[in-house]
Amino acid sequence: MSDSKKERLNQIFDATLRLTGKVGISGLKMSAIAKEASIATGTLYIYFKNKEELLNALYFKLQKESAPAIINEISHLAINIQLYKMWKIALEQLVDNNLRIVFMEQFIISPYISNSNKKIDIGFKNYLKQILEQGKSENLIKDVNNDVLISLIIGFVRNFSVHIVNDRNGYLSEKSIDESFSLCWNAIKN
Amino acid sequence: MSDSKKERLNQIFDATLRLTGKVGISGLKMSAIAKEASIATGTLYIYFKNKEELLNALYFKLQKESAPAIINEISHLAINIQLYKMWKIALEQLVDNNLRIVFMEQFIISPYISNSNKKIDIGFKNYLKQILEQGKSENLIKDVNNDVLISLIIGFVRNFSVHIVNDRNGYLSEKSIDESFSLCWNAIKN
DNA sequence: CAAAATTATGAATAAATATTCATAATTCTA
DNA sequence: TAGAATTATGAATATTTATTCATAATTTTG
Repeated sequence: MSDSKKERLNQIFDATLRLTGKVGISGLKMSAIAKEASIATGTLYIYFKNKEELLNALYFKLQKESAPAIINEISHLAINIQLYKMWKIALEQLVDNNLRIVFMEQFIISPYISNSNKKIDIGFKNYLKQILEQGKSENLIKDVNNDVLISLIIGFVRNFSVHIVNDRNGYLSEKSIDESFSLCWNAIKN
Repeated sequence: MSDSKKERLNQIFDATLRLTGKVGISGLKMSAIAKEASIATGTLYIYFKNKEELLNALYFKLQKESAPAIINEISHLAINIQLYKMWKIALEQLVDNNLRIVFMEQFIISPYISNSNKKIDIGFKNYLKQILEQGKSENLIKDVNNDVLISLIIGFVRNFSVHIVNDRNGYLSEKSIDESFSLCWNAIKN
């Protein structure tokens, strides 16, 4: 794909994300997306067959990009350090990509989602489960049902990221990261 | 309001919630709501001026009903008991009313929401804050920023309820309630 | 540089969906 | 129980929004 085409696609995708943040998926109009992207409505149809394809392409791209990148490089570290690094990265990503999360959560139960996009991302959870198992075997982590531990970790980090975005204007301090992780670690450590 | 009218309204609201669970707010069509409620499309317009009013009325009702009812009766109990009771009730309500949560979350950033409905429910958070403050003053709760504690509690309970609904078919055992609360309490207690 | 190919435009058209309304059924009232 | 009032119906109409397409601008090719 040419660079100019990539750029144009990003322009469209960014506009769609911004709009979703304002009016949700139910408020997305092709004309509004075009306007937000500063192009003509017809131009959208050069890049996508229709609205459904546009939204699915965006969702597919976001899902691809949301895979945790660092995982391999940290697996030799102590469990609590691994978890801290993950916590930090997850929190930063969630804060930075708030609009992406909003879009994905709404898209999943919209009428636009295609079957091929329905297989929900389970990768991150699986990875967490793996770390938790290791931690349990080393007696570092409470012997509690993984589902409960995972709910605490993911629920907390997500909710905290929303709080940072909405009530702290997106500003995430090191102190906040450390304070929240410390609470999380205290909850699950043995 | 007559009983038959109330009943009809509930019929419409229930249908709307069920549909939202299937196709999201973006997929809500007046004709589909009517069909789901087993009435004619035109009948909807006897009860509501238009779609926007219908959705706002539903949101308003849900928000009113989501206020925690037990609050007054437990304020004399020990902090951890108060929190346990709240945890249990919140979890049960979230599991039972999963569709309501989905609707409310989507509605908040839809183009339908009216200004008067925009003042988001902050009641529950305020109540939690109050308990936490009391707990801190009694040295029972960690001296950590309230926002962080609240994120943990609310994020955890919400995420866990979603897990129960999606992966455990909505079955919430006493054991799950106790296990999850125990984790939560361990995280925040001093 | 000229012709061909690609990309862009936005008004015109098609399609989807909200809303109305003439008519019918049902429920009140006296 | 007859007539008035209310509630229900769904096809017809209005409105909104997606999509197309004739035309123009831009970029590529040779």
